Amino acid sequence: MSEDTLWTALADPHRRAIVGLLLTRPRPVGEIVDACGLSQPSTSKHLKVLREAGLVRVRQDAQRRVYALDPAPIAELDAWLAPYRRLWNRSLDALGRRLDETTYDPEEPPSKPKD
Amino acid sequence: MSEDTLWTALADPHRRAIVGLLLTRPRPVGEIVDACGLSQPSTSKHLKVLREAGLVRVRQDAQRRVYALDPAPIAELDAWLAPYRRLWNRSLDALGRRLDETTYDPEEPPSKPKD
DNA sequence: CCTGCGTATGCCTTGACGGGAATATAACCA
DNA sequence: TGGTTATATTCCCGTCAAGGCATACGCAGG
Repeated sequence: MSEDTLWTALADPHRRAIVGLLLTRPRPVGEIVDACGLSQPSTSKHLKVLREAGLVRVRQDAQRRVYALDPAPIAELDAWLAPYRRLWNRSLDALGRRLDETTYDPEEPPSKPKD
Repeated sequence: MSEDTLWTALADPHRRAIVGLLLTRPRPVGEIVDACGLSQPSTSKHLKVLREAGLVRVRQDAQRRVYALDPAPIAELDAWLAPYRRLWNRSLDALGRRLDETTYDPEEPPSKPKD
């Protein structure tokens, strides 16, 4: 799984919306279609991209296919982000803020990552 | 600055490379051109995208333009990542004992594009 | 079997993106 | 002023991705 595949998968706002949907719970395709307002084929294609990026897995339930989030690739993003996060914390520090630098804990309520 | 602009900017590997270069220190355009092996116009265009995404700032030094990383948008990414990171940490915890790959897509041909 | 439902795939068009070459702009210097 | 360096912008083209439509595939029930 190239890092590029992961970035490309997440570059699309519809796909980020899908990923955000799956953050709540696994969902069958039909539900995702309704939620993101695309046609079913388009949605299926986006799901394929997400699958190939390793971001989602599929479980077959009769005729339905239930997609669930796979959190592993997120770790990759997190690792990529790490050096920048240090820089970011430093500049916040330079601005006189008081932030716990040892553990990132943005106490954001899980607001819907919908774009 | 839409979140989409940020993702689009980072979706390109060359731009991620530029951002990685600037992580070390600010650099003039010529240095970036040499480092990423692109033509000067292409590099300038990538820098423009990064600029419009707020990822870099420019300081003018005589004829040169020195680009520096702006860590602020990274915080945005970090915030987006937060809910997923929590999920990831949870599953790491759950996997601490037994890791079993559940049903994955079995009819996926191994045709992976190169990195 | 055949049929209906849910999902995936192929084909086609359109629009955006990336690259190079040429050119424009800006700053410095003589 | 004119020339040189450093960077930005324009034009053109090839490629690729996204979307819709039609269709094919897989699964369950009669």
